[in-house]
Amino acid sequence: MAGYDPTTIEPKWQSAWEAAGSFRATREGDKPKYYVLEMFPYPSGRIHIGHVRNYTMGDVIARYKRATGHNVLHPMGFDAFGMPAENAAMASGGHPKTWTYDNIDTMVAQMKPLGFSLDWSRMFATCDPEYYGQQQALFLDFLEAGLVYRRNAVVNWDPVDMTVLANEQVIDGKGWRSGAEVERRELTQWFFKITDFSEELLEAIDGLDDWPAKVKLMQANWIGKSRGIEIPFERTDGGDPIVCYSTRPDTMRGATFLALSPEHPVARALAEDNADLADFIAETRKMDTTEAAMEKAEKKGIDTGFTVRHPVIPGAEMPVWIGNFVLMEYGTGAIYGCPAHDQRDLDFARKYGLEVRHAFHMPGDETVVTDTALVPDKSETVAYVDHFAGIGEVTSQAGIDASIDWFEAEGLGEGQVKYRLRDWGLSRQRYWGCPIPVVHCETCGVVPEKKENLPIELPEDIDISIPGNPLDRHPTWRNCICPKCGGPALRETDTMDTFVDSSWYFARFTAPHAETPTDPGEAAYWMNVDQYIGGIEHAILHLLYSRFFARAMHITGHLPETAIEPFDALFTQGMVTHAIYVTRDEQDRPVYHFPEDVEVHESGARLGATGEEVEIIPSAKMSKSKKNVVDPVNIITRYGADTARWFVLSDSPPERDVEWTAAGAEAAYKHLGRVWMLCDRIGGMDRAAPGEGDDELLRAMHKTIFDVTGGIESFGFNAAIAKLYAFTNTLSKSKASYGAQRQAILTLAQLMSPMTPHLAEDIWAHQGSEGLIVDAPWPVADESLLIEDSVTLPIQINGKRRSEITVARDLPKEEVEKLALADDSVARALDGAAPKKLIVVPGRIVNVVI
RNA sequence: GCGGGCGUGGUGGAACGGUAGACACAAGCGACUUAAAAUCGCUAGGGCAUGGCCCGUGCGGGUUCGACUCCCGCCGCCCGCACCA
Repeated sequence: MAGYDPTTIEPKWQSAWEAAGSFRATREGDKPKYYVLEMFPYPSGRIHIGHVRNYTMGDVIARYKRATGHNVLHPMGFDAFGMPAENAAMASGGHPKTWTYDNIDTMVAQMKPLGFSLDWSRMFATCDPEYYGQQQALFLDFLEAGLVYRRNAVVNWDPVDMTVLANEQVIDGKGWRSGAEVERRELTQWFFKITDFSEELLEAIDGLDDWPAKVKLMQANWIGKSRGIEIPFERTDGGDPIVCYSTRPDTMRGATFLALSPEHPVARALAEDNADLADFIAETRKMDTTEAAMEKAEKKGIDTGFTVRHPVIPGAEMPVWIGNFVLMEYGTGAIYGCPAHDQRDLDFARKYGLEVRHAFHMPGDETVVTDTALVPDKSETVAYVDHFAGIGEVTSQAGIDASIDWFEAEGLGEGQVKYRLRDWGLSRQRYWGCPIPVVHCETCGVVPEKKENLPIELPEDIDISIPGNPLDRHPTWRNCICPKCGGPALRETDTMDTFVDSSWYFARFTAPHAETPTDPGEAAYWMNVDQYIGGIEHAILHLLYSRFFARAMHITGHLPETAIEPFDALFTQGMVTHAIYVTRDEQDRPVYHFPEDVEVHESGARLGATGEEVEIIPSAKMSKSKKNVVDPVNIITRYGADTARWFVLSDSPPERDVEWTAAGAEAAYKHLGRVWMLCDRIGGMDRAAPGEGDDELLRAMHKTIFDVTGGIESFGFNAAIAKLYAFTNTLSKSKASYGAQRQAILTLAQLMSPMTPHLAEDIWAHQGSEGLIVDAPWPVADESLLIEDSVTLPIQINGKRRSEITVARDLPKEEVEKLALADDSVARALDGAAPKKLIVVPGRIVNVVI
């Protein structure tokens, strides 16, 4: 036989699985179900090595669960709407649809050789009318249930591309594509009422036991619950009071001014007959809203000229300003400034010469205030006096709560719980997205489309060569009949945020061709996703939106109540990284080189062509511009899918980044070749020859079954693989009989089969086993063989290992003590004296304290 | 600023509070070979007075018979959030 040849065996076994329909998800028998899902990819053009790692992890789980007697659902699809398709079409003159579907074809063709146990019959792309039509049906149900509404909202508007931009698409205040200065513009937009679920989404995080703590924390922070108080400030000119929200009413005595958001109704009203104010407000509209820019942005304000009364200091008046740093979206859009206890307020006060007054004083002496620096938020040793509750620890949560109670009791304000979470604006002025299924009728207003008219399909004859939304300027697409009055009407031309598409695809996979968004029976059977796997970058938005959608879909009857938390367990995997090779040009600018152009030696790295020395930046995120990318297709061509799968799971824990190295991939390939040769050697053994060490080999085998099973169950793939290496080494050195070695190699193949399924099948067949390895039940460790008859006990002297003794497992403690004290090292250390203490942990360790 | 995580050989990393460095990469030595590659075997945390002893998981303390692991305080790196009142 020739050596290990993945190019032959991999297609062979993939065909065998396909012919047998091995991975079709069925509801057969009374097997428990298991739904494993990896976050579906965006069809960018080619698969990435990160996809390989993500899907390999899911595949290990899926194959393992299948072997342990589960009906497994393991589907794949494409998150296929989005801007890149439009940009590619604009750049190349093609059509977004063509570009997207061509990419999907390419990526499917690249994924299939990896041998994932996917049920390809369930595949869909979110840009399929069959899918987005059902999404439109969902939208209409949400609308009817009051989960969607329309209102004016301020958005990032690119005046050149004539579209709304997401915050991430605004760079240094300019549109990422057009380079135009982004404006803040008010548009009528559709919103999901996710804020109705703020408390529920927050509270339910506690129940997500199999989610990473980090993700749960990020979600909790994103929802951002805070307890505070709304306090009305009375205007001295008799106008309506201005309500401010504060989480720190204990600092009220230090309040010296009010600041309104430029979008605050009072500010707007004033701007109508005050040109300076109007200019100021217009100016802030142009302001960049990205984090980085906000941080740098100067705090600016303008005095409105009117004042309010201080609620707790009789006779005191406070000027009212408009400040560019006050957000309309949070609280009431109005704050009181307390410069003595807030850095931002202090900056503002200093800039405009506003008063700085302390809120707290020392006990018994009202004239001595604390240091003029800010009162620290952490507990100071000084006991400040709280004017409202009279307690010492002003800055403690108890102090804040007490002050809220005090304000309420005095009738000066009302306690409020606020959330940072805002409603989810879903309108996008883009072509390549799911059309929002409503029409605008002159007589009836905004009218939902009839369900029987769904899907509202995107027109294909569009002009995408000029900026703006092609749906808006399409000659006929907008024209339609009002579903209510039958008169002429116009379609909504906004499409949905692509996050909507990915917020329910997991439910659709349970019945991808149902004529309603879900099939209740299928959804009830397959939901929830038992194991969800994806990148940490989706820790907040995608997962939060999906949690909201599952709740909304329950309200509208599309998911059972048991599925309102759609993902039972979540695993966030690390990236695949690669070293960057860089040299410098004459101007000291970096020049990047592809890994294949660099020769890496012990002493350093040099360019193969010129011998020029190359700097190595290790473990960097793969990026085309840095030329440190590895194309999985090349890897598979060179080494086969099993090697790629084995390598991405080896060495690094799955939640951590793994660095792709050519040497590592080569080593994985060699190892699989060794296993294959081992199988070949065992196949050629003399079946009648007596062996030695059968018992030892089988004990090691059962230990390995136990360890690998535990490793897979706990996402310890790297540790499981290490155990498989160790067992392979044991087996290759074993002199056991043919029968024992055959049993060992078959078990090894089974244990490797989730990671390297093709090689495993080949070994299975080579050893003449019945059927396919994918249909073989997972091996079970014989617990009686896990316990050794004799154990080697380390002997510590004062907690440091000094010696060891091998004793029968059940040797009485007293006997162990005797043997330990008789040990050379112990005797030498004791030098005739008696030990102070002797600790014997049976089967574990002996510690002699001197 | 707020919140969270991580620091172990040349490298990736392993280790229910119980033999620190499993497994692998890179390295060295040896076998095979005319030779090289491949393959196989062996060595390998550091130090020293080397059949033995000392030190060692970022630093300093603590709990414990025993600490990479638990607690407290530092230092460094990484991530998330943030004009959120």
